[in-house]
Amino acid sequence: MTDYAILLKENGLKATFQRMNILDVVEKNGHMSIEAIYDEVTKIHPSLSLATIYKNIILMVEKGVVVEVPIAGKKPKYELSKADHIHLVCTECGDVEDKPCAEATDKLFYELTDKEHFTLNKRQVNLYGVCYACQEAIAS
Amino acid sequence: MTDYAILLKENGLKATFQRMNILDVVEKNGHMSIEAIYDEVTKIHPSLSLATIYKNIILMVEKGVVVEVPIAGKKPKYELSKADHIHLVCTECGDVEDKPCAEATDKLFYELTDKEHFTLNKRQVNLYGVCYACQEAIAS
DNA sequence: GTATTTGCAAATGATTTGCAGTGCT
DNA sequence: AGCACTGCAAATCATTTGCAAATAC
Repeated sequence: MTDYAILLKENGLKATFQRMNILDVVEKNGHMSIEAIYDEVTKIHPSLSLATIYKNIILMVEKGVVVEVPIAGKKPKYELSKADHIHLVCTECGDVEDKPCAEATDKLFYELTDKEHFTLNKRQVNLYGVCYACQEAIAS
Repeated sequence: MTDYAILLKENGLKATFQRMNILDVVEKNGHMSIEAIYDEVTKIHPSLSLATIYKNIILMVEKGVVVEVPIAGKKPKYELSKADHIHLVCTECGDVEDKPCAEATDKLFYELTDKEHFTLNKRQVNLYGVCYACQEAIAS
């Protein structure tokens, strides 16, 4: 298990029980909405308030510990910061899966932004479609 | 000027004054939030209500006339449907610029989704950074 | 003429805020 | 000890809804 206390302190945040629980469920579940985080976290710590989730997600996004994944037509989800990757978003079940970025894609993006005099900070690639499980379910 | 009446009817929607005005300002301004559309549209048609904008944007997104562009940390913007392209999002001024998709990128995406047994429907590539104008402004 | 759409105002839902008490360091 | 953080409840803001009047076809 990642040491969330260190991760938080490195980013100038106090290592509270609440924050570590939030990070823990987000890491375990991958991509979660605020509501989903709340539902999970309150299983372990029932008195943790929704306001605390909001405050901390906002703070941890600012500090770069957590990343927002905006999704067309839905509420945003959140994930732990990690190496750049692509999101496969299933439009049927709403699930999000990570795929590593192809190296060639990286190169293209850097060339593009260079040509445009645009300083690239962050990229966010979402591919929307139907996942294998949902294709099976539909076919039957 | 595009004939919005035809575009609407082709998609099974009545060509109301309100809808044509919404499409007109969205086309002219590129990428707009609901509020921005409202502000622009009411300059010409002051009694057009915010509820009508919401209802119509939702409807036109469903029908594929308009596309939602979700943006990290902000409200979504909307644009007219057109060929796939990349969004350069300026984190300073919030402006969004379109760039054509590199052909090589297309290929990569199709290969990737093929390999993953994932039926690709739509893609959405946002690159976040600082636009040329804002870089100049910061430097000075 | 009929079904859809509009605009208003009210209802809902999500997010934010203020503050007194609590906990990290 | 001191400042940051939490939880609650209230406040705010965004979005949706219901309905009578207006409009497209």
